[in-house]
Amino acid sequence: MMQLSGVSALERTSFADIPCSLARSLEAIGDWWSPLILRDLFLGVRRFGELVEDLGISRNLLTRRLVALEEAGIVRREPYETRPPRYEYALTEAGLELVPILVALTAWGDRWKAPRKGAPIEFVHTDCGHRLRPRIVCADCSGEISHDNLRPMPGPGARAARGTKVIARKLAGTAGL
Amino acid sequence: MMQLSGVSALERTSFADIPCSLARSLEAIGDWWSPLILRDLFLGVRRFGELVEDLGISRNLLTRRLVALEEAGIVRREPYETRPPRYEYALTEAGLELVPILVALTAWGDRWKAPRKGAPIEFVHTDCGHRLRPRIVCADCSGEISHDNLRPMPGPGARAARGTKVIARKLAGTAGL
DNA sequence: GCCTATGGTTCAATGATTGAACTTAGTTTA
DNA sequence: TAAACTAAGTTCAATCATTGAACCATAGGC
Repeated sequence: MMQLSGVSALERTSFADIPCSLARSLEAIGDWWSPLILRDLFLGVRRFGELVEDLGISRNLLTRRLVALEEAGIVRREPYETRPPRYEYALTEAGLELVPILVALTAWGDRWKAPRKGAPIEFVHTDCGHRLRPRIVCADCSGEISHDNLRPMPGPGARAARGTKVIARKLAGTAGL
Repeated sequence: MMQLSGVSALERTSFADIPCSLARSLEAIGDWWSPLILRDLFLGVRRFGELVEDLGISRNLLTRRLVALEEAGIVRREPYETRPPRYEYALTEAGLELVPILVALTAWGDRWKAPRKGAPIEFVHTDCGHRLRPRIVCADCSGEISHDNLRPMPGPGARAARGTKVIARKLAGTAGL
């Protein structure tokens, strides 16, 4: 049985020590290829060779990304055939919860980076049958969220470290707004 | 007056030729640092030196990212002082529309990559006063969007190219679902 | 004149990405 | 039973990007 070698998925500067959940999310999927890999897994492209063919990603890099995504709990490796032992990749629950975010980013691209010919892929919301136009709203009041109805505040885990040093100062100044 | 040099913000493999709006979004902000730069700009960290201090990013790399983000129409460079000519950076409308998406990604990190101590930064939805829990919903029916009520379909710009070669085949097979 | 502040640029060293060739294991075809 | 085929990786050299430190330029204050 073939084993993934112990490549340690080294990244450039790590964001792991930045006390910010965005930094931690990016630590997991913030690299150049991971979001497209997740898109493909969601769209049904699940085998190593299919991912290489679809994305044109280098095989060794795909191996490293898949290992990293698996270690991050976003992707699961499962056998689809035992006699010639073969594996394919699937999204875990954490990975599936990234799908709406990727879809929202796709909609942003439709709006601001659209090609002349129109969107290449569209989504239908099967609950209502409409072509999907995602909105990001508040779970409490259902109002749309935008840059100007959002106030950042230091949370329980706040501290002044790399990635929040200057922010901590700024938030301290506006916390009582 | 000091000018930004014409660095051409070369990236690794470009996603520009992939017919997918997600790929085009990632072409603009899919690198390692851009999302954190956008977060800082949103949170009020707007000067070159502040960004360097807050993020610990290399100065030359920050220059390149800011140039690329400006060229992508996500960031605007504006003078805040003329006599010693000094500039700061602000989000454009396109950049501001990324904020809810970054917030959603932050919430994902809170849920799946939370530190022991709790979230370092929280957001309050000022329209209702609650601590923000973002939801991604359908604009038509207001129902929540998830991986299992979404059906991908070939759009008007669909074609089989790098990044959609295999997907195009798969979608052709399920288009009539 | 010299020091400081701010916003960059330059450059050498290091680390990541690319692309092609190779390996492994089992299965089918001749 | 050997040769060819398939799928999933591994290995490696060349290239490209990132890092970190030192430098430069402009202007103001002392």
